[in-house]
Amino acid sequence: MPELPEVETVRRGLERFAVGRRIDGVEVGRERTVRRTSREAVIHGLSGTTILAANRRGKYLLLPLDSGDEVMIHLRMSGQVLVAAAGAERPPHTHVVMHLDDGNELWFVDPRTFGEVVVFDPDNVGVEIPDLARLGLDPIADGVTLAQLRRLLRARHRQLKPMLLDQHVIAGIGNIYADEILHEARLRPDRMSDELSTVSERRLHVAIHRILAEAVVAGGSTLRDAQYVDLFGEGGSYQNAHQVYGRTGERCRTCGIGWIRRTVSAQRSTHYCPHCQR
DNA sequence: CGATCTACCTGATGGC
DNA sequence: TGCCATCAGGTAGATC
Repeated sequence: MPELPEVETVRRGLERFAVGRRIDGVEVGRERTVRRTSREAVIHGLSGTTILAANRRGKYLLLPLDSGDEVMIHLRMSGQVLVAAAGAERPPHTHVVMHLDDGNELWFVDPRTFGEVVVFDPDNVGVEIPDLARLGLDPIADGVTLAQLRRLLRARHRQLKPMLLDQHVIAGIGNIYADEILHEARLRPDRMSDELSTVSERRLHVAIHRILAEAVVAGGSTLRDAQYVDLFGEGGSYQNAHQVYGRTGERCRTCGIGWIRRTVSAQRSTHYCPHCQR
């Protein structure tokens, strides 16, 4: 579920409510959540440490600790990070609990258990979390210049939609924002990356930054199932600004002429307006 | 190299 | 109401 804007919203919450806090105790319920290492490694790696910062690269949350290690949290499809007073009733599927020194708890909740929590040595990231080491540029955290985007587009012969979803090219874009970005850029999802005009390349560049920035301001997108919420259980509002995602069969809000079509690309539902996206 | 398919899980939703 | 099939924001790995 969560893509760059949602993870960024969680990051900002952690910056306010977790940075500077010492972790006095840790509980790990379901072992699958810590499968990259082990229950013991996560408990031992976190206990007694202080959280120094809250960073994000793509969809990865990265919390440096005063031990020199970092915590990596990936929400995947259904993960949530919540803050609550110690002793508050925990929702089902609360797999990791960190007891903070201010009387609050951080919960990692994840019904589908695709998400994960791991403590790792950042000097050894290439071995411990290879995908993180190979991540592409993050449009918000790193910035992506037009020249960089051009190089990425022209270096391969690939449909735009799967390319935007590829975290090794650009990090943080998922299925919702890929569709919204391509709509904003007025480009069909199946256009080839190395066959765009310079004007189209520029439109895509502007769209990537504009859509992600606006979604961050809105606190991300919370769909009907309310699976994405911030640290306090509050949803975002960017779903109200969606132009194509989830609007199959509706009249295009941009051109007022086309009808939003749904296709499948890279096994993911893809929404676009055949009239204004070319 | 790139596209496609499968798998990992649980819960919500819609059809009958 | 109940049951079953289908679908979901992510990603890795196998296969063609």
